[in-house]
Amino acid sequence: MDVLAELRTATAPGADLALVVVPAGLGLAVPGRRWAVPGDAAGSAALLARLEELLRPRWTWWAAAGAVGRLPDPLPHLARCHDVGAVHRLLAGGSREDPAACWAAAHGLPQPPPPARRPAPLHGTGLLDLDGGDDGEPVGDDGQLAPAWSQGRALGEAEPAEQVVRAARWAALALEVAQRQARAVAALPEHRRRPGGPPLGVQTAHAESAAALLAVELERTGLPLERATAEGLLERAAGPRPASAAEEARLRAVRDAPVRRALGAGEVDLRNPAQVLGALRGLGFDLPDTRAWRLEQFRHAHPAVEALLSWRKAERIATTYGWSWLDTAVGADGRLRGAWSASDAAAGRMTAQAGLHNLPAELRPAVAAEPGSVLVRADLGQVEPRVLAAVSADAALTAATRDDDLYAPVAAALAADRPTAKVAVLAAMYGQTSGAAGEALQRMERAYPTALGYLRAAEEAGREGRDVRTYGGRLVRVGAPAPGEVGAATAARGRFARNAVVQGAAAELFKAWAATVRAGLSGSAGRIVLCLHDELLLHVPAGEAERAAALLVGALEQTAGRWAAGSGVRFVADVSVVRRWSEAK
DNA sequence: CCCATGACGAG
DNA sequence: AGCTCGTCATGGGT
Repeated sequence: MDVLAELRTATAPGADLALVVVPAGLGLAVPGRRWAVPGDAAGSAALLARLEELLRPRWTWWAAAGAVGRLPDPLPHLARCHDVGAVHRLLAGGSREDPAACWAAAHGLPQPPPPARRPAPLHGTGLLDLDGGDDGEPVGDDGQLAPAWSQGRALGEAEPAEQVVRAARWAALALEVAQRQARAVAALPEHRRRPGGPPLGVQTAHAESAAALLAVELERTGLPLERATAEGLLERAAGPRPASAAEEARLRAVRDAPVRRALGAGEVDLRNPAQVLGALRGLGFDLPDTRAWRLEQFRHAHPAVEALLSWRKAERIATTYGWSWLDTAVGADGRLRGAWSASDAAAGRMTAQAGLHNLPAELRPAVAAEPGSVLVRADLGQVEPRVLAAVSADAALTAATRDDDLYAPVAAALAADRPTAKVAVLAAMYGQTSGAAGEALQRMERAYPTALGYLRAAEEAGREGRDVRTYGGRLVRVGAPAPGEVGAATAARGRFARNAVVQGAAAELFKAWAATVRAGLSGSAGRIVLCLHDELLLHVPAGEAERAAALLVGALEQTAGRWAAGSGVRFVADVSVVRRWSEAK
């Protein structure tokens, strides 16, 4: 094929190669050249696989979902990428990742208005001059991207031949932004001198990009779940599957009745917290709210409390993780699928919908490997305090990371027991001020002044409304104080920033680890099927279990060695090979 | 119909 | 009782 031959002479292996996929084919771009390649989805996927094999490029796209989301299964394994949207969010913070925002930031222009959540009604048919009368040019007189392009209409509404030509042009623009971003991440401040390897900001940009691609793959792959097992667990927790809406209402009334009686208020709506609060007051409980942790201490004081708490638990399963959840979120192939985001708006953790991140423990036995496969699970041990040691360069806390159980040396340093040490460490990272943590925090200050100083500096920035940057370079926007803001809001911003520098850095390490594991699985049938903040779950052929377990450990060693280079901080992972998720540890 | 609130599942 | 997320039900405002 012509394009292949031309690309081989036009670009070196490993170089940036911009990609835009449209229904009519794809657009490719390298500096100074671009190609429009007509073809169907299968042809486009085949070409990508071939290019990957020949060139191993750094695929560059506006967003992974838009670039490969339309390609048919199975997606070819693409090893390396630069995701303009993901890198923009790293550099600029916030949650915008639309092309117009990325373009403006890369060119030092003011942020354009966010795209309408619902596309504006179309007054014409396929016209490109709906917004501001542009003439089909992607860049307007003001230097901003034309809305018709940034919102996809310029590509989506063009005739096939024109569509691929525009795709190539669109790819060239992504490449230009990516190159500006690459300079920006290389110039991010390093927290301290780091021996060897690419700058940390560059590492983070690559890991964030890989995570964005992984998010697309996770969404396709899904989490293997045994429907029959899930149905059994659901039946036990929330009752039998209702045959109709009327039946559902009847079962609900049956569940409610004894709790209402116990509360001594036949009319109370259990789903209305204000009414529940009133009923509890009638029983002599004077409470500010009816949250479970608050009610817990009265569990044995009155049978109604116990009844309410267990009702709530069943109600949670029945509503959020009930039969309708099973029907909508679990496919005919027994895979639980939900949308994934590679980074949340706060500190950059991965998020997932459809219960993937908050599946109740009772339902987890249903998550099981398919016949012939196993689940290989790994979770990072005490990752946040270890991350704190690395990012703050606290020598004493770094020494504590050499222990498998970090809290043991911390307890020794604080002259406290292990539970107290754990509370003190968590309180420091979350900004807790009250309760039993107070005294222990004082000792933390003395034992780990550098780490605590790092946290205090972040908190101070947050209180003043100054943005903070994580160790890996992510800008965390704090937001200016509102005029006349009350002290509680200021304190909340301080706690947010204090926690964000730890939680955010941990998310960066986690994503870099996940990216390394993903790379190590290329060529295997094994897949990452779940990312859960500090935990990776792989689904692999049974014969590859040992290899996968070794990969998880080796990838952590390799990743941490780059990420925390020279810090001396040790990271640990607990790995187990199981049939069911619930069997791990 | 959108949004804030309370509540709770997970890390 | 300090951080983050997603989801559901309710009730008040359009």
